[in-house]
Amino acid sequence: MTSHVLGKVVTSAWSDPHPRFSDGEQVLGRRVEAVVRRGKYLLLSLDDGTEMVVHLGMTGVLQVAGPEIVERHLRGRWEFDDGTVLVLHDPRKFGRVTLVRAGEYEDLPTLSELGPEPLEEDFTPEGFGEALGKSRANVKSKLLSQRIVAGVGNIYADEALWAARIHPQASSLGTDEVERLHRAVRDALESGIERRGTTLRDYRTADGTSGENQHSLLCYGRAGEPCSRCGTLLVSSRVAGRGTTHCPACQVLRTRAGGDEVATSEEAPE
DNA sequence: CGCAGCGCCTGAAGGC
DNA sequence: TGCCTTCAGGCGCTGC
Repeated sequence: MTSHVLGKVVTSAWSDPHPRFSDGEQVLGRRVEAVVRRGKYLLLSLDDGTEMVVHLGMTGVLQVAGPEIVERHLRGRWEFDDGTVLVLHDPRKFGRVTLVRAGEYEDLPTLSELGPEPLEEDFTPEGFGEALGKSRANVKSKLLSQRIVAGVGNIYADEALWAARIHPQASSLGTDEVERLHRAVRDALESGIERRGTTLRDYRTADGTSGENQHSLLCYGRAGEPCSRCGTLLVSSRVAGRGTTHCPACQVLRTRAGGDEVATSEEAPE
């Protein structure tokens, strides 16, 4: 992506009038000076001191267009001075394009409070444990918040918690658990990147390639199947408003002295 | 102030 | 067969 747009001038800009995307047409005439990813946000620095922030939501696809543009679900289209065309498709409109002054993210609270990049060196077990300890919310909510570590969504949260053998509703973790989860978050994201993403449903446009990580998931989406570590059937529930899968034998909710966690059957019905 | 829960949005899948 | 309901989820927002 970067090499396709870096240093180029936008000679044509169109965006869906929906407020989540309408900022996209304001970048006409601007030159792209840098392209950076932070968590799930893509930041394009422009030569007038603004920044175009792109989030793909669940179903967004940003790609360099081939000879024909698919109009269905088109949310943004940018043409550059060398003829390159960048398009944004997003069937569900969960994505977002926001134009801000460079580095000023008050309109994007999650971006402004984003945690460290999980694969960078400043994501340490010590810092992770400290950040987790600041709140008594359940650990899955904290992973999904983006504020403790960036870039973890529902799939990777379930995978990491399973790998670390931590119950998604645990609210306080021991040092050993923090270290396992730190490792597991890194491993889950590395695995996903290595396999070029997780493609669960076919929302891609005709020339979009799909990822392969869906074949490597050991927990997410496998409710009712045996745990590959212990053979117990994986269980489905809702945590933090999200579909959640965990192993009731490997990922046990411990009762703590304060009584703020209950180990009884919190597993979902059905 | 922190956090749980809701709404956005569309297509796929399941039920009757 | 076809209509209707449910589910999927990232994140901004609301309200407790």
